[in-house]
Amino acid sequence: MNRLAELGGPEVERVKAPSSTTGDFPELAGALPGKVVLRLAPFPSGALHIGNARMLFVNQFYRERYGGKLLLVFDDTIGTEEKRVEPEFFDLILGDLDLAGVRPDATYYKSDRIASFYPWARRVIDRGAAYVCTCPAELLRANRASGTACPERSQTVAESAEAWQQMLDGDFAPGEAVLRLRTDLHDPDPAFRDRVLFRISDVDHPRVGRKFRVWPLLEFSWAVDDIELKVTHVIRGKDLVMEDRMERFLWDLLGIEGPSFLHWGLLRVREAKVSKSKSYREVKDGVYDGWADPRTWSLRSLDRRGISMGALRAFTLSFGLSLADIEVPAETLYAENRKRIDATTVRRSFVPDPVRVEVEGYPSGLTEVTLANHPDLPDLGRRSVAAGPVFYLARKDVLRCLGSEVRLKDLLNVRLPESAPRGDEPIRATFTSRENRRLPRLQWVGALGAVPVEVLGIEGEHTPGLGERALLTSPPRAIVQFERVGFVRFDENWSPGATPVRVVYGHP
RNA sequence: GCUCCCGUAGUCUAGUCCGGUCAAGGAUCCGUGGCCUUCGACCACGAAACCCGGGUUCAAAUCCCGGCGGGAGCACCA
Repeated sequence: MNRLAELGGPEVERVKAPSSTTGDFPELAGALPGKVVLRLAPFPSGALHIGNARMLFVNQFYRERYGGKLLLVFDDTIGTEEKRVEPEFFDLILGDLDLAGVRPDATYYKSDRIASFYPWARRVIDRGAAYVCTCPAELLRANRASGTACPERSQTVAESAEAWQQMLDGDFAPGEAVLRLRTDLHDPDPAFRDRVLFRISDVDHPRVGRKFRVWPLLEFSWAVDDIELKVTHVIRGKDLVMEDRMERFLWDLLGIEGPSFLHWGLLRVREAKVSKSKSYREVKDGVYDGWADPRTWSLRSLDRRGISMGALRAFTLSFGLSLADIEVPAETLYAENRKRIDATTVRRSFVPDPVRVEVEGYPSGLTEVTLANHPDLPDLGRRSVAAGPVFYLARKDVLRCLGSEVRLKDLLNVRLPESAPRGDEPIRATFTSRENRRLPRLQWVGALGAVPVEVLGIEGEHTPGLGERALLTSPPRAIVQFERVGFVRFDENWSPGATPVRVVYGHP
C-alpha cells in the first residue's frame, strides 16, 4: 500500500515528499506470510560495503513484507589465498549489520557445520552421482573443456565410497583428490560439467583450525544448508545463477523440494570501485584509515561521512529487482541523503586554502555578527560570529573575483584588488557598503575567530582550511553543512575544543 | 568461443505477464525564474525516452519473428 514507507527505512517520517522511485519487487513464489525464511550469506573477508547493500536491504525488505525470518549464515568455508577468512571480520560484519539496522533472527557459521555435509556427500555417492577424481587441477580443467571423461569417472559406487573415505581419512594431500558430481560432460555450459563438490585443504581456519581437511564448495554447502536451515527463498545476485542450477540438480537427485530463487542484476556505483581484497591490504598496511576509510566505500565509511543507512536503503531499493546490470552515479545516493539531513543540519562557514585579506575602510565597531544556524528554520537557533577588518577567504574565490566587488556573505561588500597576490603578501580589499546587493557571495572567516579545520575527503585526501569558532562546540559525529562546500560529519574520535577540527566530507 | 541475462530521456526506474485509460509517470542530473545573503533546500517552469526492422491487430512500449547493442558467468573462490 504505502510503498514509500516500505522502502524508506527508519527516517522515512521526516521525508516530506515521495523521493525515490520505487523499483519493482515481485511477490515471492509460494510465499506464506510469516513462513518465509531468507538468508544473508556474507563471506567474512572484509567490512560490508556499498556493493553488499543490495543483499542486505532486499532480503530485509522481503522479510518485512512477509514477516518471516532472516538468517545470517557466515559463508566461511576455507576460501583461497586471495579470499581469506580472517577472525576479526566476523565481529566487523556483525557490527556492520547492526549499523545497517539489519537484525538477523539467527546466526550460523558454515565452518561449524562442515561435518554435517559429509553424510549428504555419501548420499550423493550412493546414488552413483559422484566420484573421487585425482586428476591434477589443470588436467581436470582441460578435460572439462573438451568434454573428456577421466578414468575415475567410471568408478563403481563402492570404489567412490572407498576413495571418499580415504579423502576423509587424510590419505590425500591438498590438491590430490576432489569429489566431483557426475553431470553431463557435454553440458552446453562447460562450468556445469562434473563440478567439484569437495576439495582438500589444510589451511588453518580462524574458527575451527585444522579440524577439517575436506571442505565443501559453495554450491554443495548451500544445497545442504538451504534444506537443513529450511530456507524458503534464496534472493541473491544473478552472478550466482549457475549455482541455482547446481543446487537444483542436487535436490532433484535426492528427490528433495528446495527453495525458489530470485535474483537481481549487477549494481555498480560509478564513483565506488570496491574491492574487499584491496581494502584489506590497504587497511592492513595502514594506507587506509581503517575500515571506515572513505576509499573503502564500506557501510561504516558512509556512516562516517554522514550518509544515513535509511538513505542507503531507499537508494538501494529504488532499483527494484531488475535483472539489468546498472551503473548509478553516487549523486543519486547523495540526493537521497540530502533530503533526510538538510532540514536538521546547521550551517557553518569554512574556507579551504585560505588567503588573508585586509579590508581598508572597515566599519569600526563591527566586531561580530549574529547569524541563523539554518536559513529556513529559526528553531535551529543562532550563533555569534566574530568579524573584523582581517578575513580569510578561499584562494579560489579571490582569484575568480579579482577586481570585482563581492559580498562577504551575511556581512558586507568589498572590492577586491585587480591583481593576484604575490607570495604571502596580504591582499588589500576596500570596503564599499553594507547593503545587501546581488553580488557574488563569498564565504569568509574572521581572523580573530578562525579555527583550523581538516577535512578528510572521499579520495582519502586531507584538505586543511579555516572555520568559524562555533565549530569547536559541536559534538563528535554531528553533521553540519559547510556553506557552498557540502555536508560534513565531525569525526568520532574528535573531541570538542580540539584543533584542528576533524571532519569527514559527505557530499555536496 | 560457450551459457545465461538485459535493452523506456544523460542516469536510474514505473508501465511489458493480462495490447487501448501511455500523444509514456516518478527520481536524479541539466537549464531558467522565484524565495532575495549558500554553488544547499524549497517553489515554479523547461529540456529530455519506448534499440532497429518486419509482422499480427481497429489499436503495440506491451504479442510474434529477425537483426543490433550492452552485461554477467564459464575456479579444487565466495
